[in-house]
Amino acid sequence: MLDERKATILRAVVTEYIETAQPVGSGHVASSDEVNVSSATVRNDMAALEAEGYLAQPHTSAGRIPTEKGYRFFVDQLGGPGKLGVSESQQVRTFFSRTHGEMEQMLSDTSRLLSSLTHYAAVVVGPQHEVATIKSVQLVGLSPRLVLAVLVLSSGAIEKHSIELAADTDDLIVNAAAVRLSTLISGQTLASASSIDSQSLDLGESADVANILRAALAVLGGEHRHDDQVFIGGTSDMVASFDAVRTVSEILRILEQQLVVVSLLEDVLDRGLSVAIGRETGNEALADCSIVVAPYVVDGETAGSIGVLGPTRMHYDQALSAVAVVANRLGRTLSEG
Amino acid sequence: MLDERKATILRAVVTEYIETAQPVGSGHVASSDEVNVSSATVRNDMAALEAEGYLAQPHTSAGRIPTEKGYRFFVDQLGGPGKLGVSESQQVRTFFSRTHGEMEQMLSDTSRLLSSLTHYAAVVVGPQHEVATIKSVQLVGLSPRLVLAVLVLSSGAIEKHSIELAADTDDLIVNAAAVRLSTLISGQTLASASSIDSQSLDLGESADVANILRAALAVLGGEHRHDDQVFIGGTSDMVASFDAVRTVSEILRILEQQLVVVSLLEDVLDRGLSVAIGRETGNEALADCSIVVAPYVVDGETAGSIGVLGPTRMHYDQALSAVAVVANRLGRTLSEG
DNA sequence: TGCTGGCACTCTCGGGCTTCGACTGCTTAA
DNA sequence: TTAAGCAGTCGAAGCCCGAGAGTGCCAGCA
Repeated sequence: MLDERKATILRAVVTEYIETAQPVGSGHVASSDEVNVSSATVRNDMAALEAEGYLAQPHTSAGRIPTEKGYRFFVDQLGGPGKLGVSESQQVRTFFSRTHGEMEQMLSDTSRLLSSLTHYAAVVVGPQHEVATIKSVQLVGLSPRLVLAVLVLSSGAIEKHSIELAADTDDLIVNAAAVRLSTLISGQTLASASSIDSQSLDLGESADVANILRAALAVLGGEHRHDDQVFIGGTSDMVASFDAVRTVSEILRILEQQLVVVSLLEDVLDRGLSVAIGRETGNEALADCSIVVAPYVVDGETAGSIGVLGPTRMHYDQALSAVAVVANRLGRTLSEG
Repeated sequence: MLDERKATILRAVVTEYIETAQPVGSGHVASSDEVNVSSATVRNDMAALEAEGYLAQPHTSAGRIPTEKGYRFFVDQLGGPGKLGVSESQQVRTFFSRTHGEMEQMLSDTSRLLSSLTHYAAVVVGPQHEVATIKSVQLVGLSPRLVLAVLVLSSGAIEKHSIELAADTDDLIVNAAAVRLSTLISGQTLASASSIDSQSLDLGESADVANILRAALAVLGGEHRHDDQVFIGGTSDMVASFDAVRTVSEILRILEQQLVVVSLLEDVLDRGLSVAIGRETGNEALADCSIVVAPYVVDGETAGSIGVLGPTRMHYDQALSAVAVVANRLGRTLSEG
């Protein structure tokens, strides 16, 4: 759709603008190494690119800046292979060779790694618990009417739910319920555990035990969607890419709402994209932002996603490769466990 | 040290500057209700206040702005009682009447509450685990060489530590170790549990069990300082108080380092302060910020602290009362559990 | 002695003006 | 189709100037 020279000019404009944040004029483009025509020719082509919606002019007699369509074409058609620099890939390697242990810590550190690689805000969404099976379940009485249910999942994640009882309950009863619950749901997934029909288990139980079991199963059925783990790092880096405090404040407001962030990422992935540019993010407050996302795969299953959030004038190639590499390594590291 | 009129003038300057962020001139002060002298007199006093270090002039023929010393005097000597508005205290009441359940969720919500009350960033540091006793301990084998130790504390908090074993270990061994560990440390505090001499328990154990126990105790002794829970909310609100993106970025960088934030708060409390102004925070990057802190008390013991971080031109009275009220209510709510 | 009014002075801020320079679009010629 | 030239446009930067806000100081008055 775009002849080769126009594409080259578009690429030159986009890369230059990403670098400098200044509108790019025809002279700059003409003096670039990749373009061997005069500035007048460039002007003609840039006018055409503007007419077709790839570029825009802040005002007459200023250079051009890319539109969302321009960035989109750049990302889809012009994006280089985008390899990580040596020091960056070294950083990734040493990170993943050293990391181990607690998952939360690892995911949190991963968000730091990703933001330090890209200098944008990094979002790491922890694995869904849906595929993990229940390794162990325990009920601990904290006070006569308060019981804490602690589940250990095969992924190493822990869920805890507090259960408030209607009547004071003895520890012995709680323990009996714990044993029964353990045989009921160990080895199952959270989803199948919570779908157990609590009516069917009254037989043979004392009323107290049955009450606890019902309460525990009910609480499992609750929104386990809700406790998605999200780790966000590098907001301070990202902020430096903007110049209006107002914008920054709005973006931070989005990032504070973890649910919104998660659905933002998933929304992008659901649309089959790995990059959402400006309004493509689906959020008006992020009109000046782009998102680069990738899912990561643990044991053959898509487990979660990671992404970076930066300005529309983002170093897309670097961000894309950083996200891809980190997603890959993260998935492999988590699979080993 | 400051006569009454000077104090009144200082108060007028500080309140006006907090409100408008503009240097305050003698005319403004003289026309205020609280001051009944002419602007010339005010000028003389303001010059004196400047000589004594309470005020500063951005440039000749501009009004005065408070120095840190000025804010300090204002906070120490001139601070009004600072009651919460009706809608704010209503908000606090309904929040604490509705809140219950998971501690993490509650603390996180508390940070949101506090930031929405003050429009500054709110920091909530979760209870130290030092006083809590161990309610239950469990070892779960995730893979042949990886065991997860899950502790439930009397506070309802959960600690997990992964333990990597040198050799493949059977679940039976793990369970035996779990039973042994449970009798060893249940009812103790984390501190006393981790100080158990692992040498003394070899007798009577199989070598495998002893190995696991040693590893588990070692891991408990690790930095349980490290997993302080910190919840930070309302950064987007706070950001709006500043006008340079550069400053914002530096402040965010501080807030991203949770350990720094915790020690910042504790440092202020250790110095016996409830407010740290500008450089008093001990952090150069926070030269334009102030911190208001209060500890909260659970079951008669100081458990943790909450605070807000805002610009030096902060509404100190509102912030102080909001922090005090929320700390109080939070302590009471946690004590009930 | 302390307060006040008056006065001269200083310095920032904003508007208006001009210049400069970086662009563009168009026209024309090869 | 490309290049070169040229006129035109518009923002940015510099400058001047007046307005306004605010100060410091002095002299007089209670």
